[in-house]
Amino acid sequence: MKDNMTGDELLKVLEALSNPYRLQIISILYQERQYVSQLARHLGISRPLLYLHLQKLEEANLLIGHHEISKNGKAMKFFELNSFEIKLTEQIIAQLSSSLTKKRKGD
Amino acid sequence: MKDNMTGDELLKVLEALSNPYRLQIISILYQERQYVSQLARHLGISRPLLYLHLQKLEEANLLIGHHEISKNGKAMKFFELNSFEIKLTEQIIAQLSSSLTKKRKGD
DNA sequence: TTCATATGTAATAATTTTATTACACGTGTA
DNA sequence: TACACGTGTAATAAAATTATTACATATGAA
Repeated sequence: MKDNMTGDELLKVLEALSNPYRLQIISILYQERQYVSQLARHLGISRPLLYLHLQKLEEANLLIGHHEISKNGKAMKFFELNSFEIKLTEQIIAQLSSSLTKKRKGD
Repeated sequence: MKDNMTGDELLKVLEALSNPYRLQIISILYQERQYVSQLARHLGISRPLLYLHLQKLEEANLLIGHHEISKNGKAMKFFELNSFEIKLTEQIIAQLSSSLTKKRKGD
């Protein structure tokens, strides 16, 4: 993960990570890439809900999905993790928060 | 910040940090401690709303508040930052997610 | 006494996030 | 053809988070 992030990007990542299912998704995909239905069964949630969570993680650039055609001709959507390393300290947050554009009175 | 966190504790911190006002609060308190009304003016938000945000940050152990009596006799509640350093990688999340107790079907 | 400035919280409203239900479509196999 | 198993999404409901309004209390200074 890039080291010079904006405040908005950091916030997006933090939002993406602030949900137990999404942490679990990362944990599962850390072990092996999976396709959507498989992952939904694994987590015990519906596909529509899983899509929502995957979308947030993907938008934060924490994972990436792509289609593949299986041997038996089925279209499968696989997701896999992007590698990342983010350090959170009060100082880093103080620096990045100057580039936050969201939800401020004056905007 | 302690280095051996549980999944639930990590999640609490991530939830606390996933809001632009709360990142701003950290940024302001990184520069100097402030009392509640002062901080509210600084952010341009109401005290009740600020209390809500402060509470989430305090529950995640990112800051701490205490009362002081000013020279002119007013009771002031000051908040100051706790120092923290949290590293987020896919591996760390994978490890901690096993100790997540929230929102899982079987609970 | 009245004003300005603190703290604190209860009740409610608005908004966003999370979750469910019900579809549509496609392919290989029995 | 019917079934099992994939993808994808629209519409809606439920729940949680965020925000506002309206109070109550206290102190010092004008």
